[in-house]
Amino acid sequence: MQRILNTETAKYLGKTVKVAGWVNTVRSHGKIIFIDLRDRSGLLQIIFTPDKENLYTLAQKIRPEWVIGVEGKVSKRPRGMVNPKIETGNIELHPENLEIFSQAKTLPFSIDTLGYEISEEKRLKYRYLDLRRERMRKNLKIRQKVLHFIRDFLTNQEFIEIDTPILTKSTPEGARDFLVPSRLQPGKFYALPQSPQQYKQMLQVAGIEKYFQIARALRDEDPRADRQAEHTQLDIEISFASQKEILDLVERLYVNLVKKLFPEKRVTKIPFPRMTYKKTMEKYGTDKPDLRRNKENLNELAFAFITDFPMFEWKEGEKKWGVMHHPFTLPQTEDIKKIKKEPDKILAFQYDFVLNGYEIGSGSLRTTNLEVLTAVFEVLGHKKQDIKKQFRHYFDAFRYGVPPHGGIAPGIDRFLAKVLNEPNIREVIPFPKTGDNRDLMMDVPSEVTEEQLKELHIKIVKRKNR
RNA sequence: GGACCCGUAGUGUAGCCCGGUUAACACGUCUCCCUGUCACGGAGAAGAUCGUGGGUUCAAAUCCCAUCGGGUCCGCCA
Repeated sequence: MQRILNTETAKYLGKTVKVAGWVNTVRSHGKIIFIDLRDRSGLLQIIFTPDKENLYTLAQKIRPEWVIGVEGKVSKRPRGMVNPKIETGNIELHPENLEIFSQAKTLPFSIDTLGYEISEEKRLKYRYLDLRRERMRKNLKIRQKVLHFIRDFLTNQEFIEIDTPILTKSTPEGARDFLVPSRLQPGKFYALPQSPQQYKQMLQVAGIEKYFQIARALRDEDPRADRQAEHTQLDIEISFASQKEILDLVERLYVNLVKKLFPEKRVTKIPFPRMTYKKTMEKYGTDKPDLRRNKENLNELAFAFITDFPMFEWKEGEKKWGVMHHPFTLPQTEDIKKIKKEPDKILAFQYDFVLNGYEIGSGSLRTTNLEVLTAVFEVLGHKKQDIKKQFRHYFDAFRYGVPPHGGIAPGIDRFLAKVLNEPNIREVIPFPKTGDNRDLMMDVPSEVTEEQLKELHIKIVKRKNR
């Protein structure tokens, strides 16, 4: 007999069906045992009575979280015994056959609560149990719905989803790279992508015109409540698009997304406010203002776009110029002398996407003029010949006909955390890492064997006098 | 790299300031009773060298130092 879901049993009243799942609770009254069976659809009450002696004896052994399968007859509950709290509350299953697939040790923590009270160390170590709790299952479901909506929305507008490499090139500027040693090329390294930025620009040269990807971005920096070593972003790049077209697209996407998947939410202002960086800083003292009218209201979403960021910022610690966004951002001037002489005065076609006081994405139009790109890198302190070597693909590709283009990359995890009112992004990521980038469940990072190191031409040198 | 907060039965907390009986409570677990519960109920039991190491003291969960683990923030995050 084919197994059906708990919530489907209502359709089989009076018939014999087979269900399976985890034991949510056992309520034994001596001569009558109630078991709530949990599967991905919900709960179903199963009743064991002594008139079926073998089944009853077996059922007495059952404990919470055991995995069982039950064949039995679906019947209406007696009058007054209906439980309105569960979907299958007016029916119950009278078993004819019971199969125990596996027993379960007592769980290290309760899973019938929201889970915030359990230490995260425990939750992350036993993430596969933590994910059994209803809140986490709901978060994972909604995450998938959001991703599905985005894919649907963009595909319908002729965007092409393209998966770019995970093994790629280390680049200067920006965050620390995760490096992967090459076995076949001794002494050389791959880097995990901080974003698909360079590939998606190559795709513009390739004539894809409308690209997107639900991409993982990896950065070897210290995590925060809203930052992980790896996070998921909606990476978008469009040819021939103006800044306005890109922001309009993102606005349409999020307005529709919220309407469809979060109907209880109210967006403070549509169209989303668009303000320059300068004005925003003057008015709010931050580049990610919280524009909610009532900050107590958990259902208010205040989106905004902040535009016209400065191209460069002076890094006092390193005594050099850095870029606010990334070096491929288009400056608002093509005057190369000015870029080099007065970098502090140059604005960029760069924009941030802000929600309730959090940056949930940023993007820019990109430089296609190679002289401008070279000048930007020179301001950042790179030598001309190094630039051409490091970014040869840009200098090669852009000579074969490059369209003007730009894009944006809204963060999926931050958006979900905000819209689900979660205190940190780990609550919406299936398998997040700790504050020092470890995975407690898998025990990652971990040591590798001498053989592996040898094959990779790597030698571990112990640091002295720490 | 820096600052701050936390660490006590399986889980969550109290006790810590102001050192002194058998380290308390809730949930969970186990045993027994219970045929309509659904957070079932009732009776009972087991379970903690108070993160670890050292110090002060007649005496340390409690005070001091170090260390380990978790979190938040600053730096960092093109």
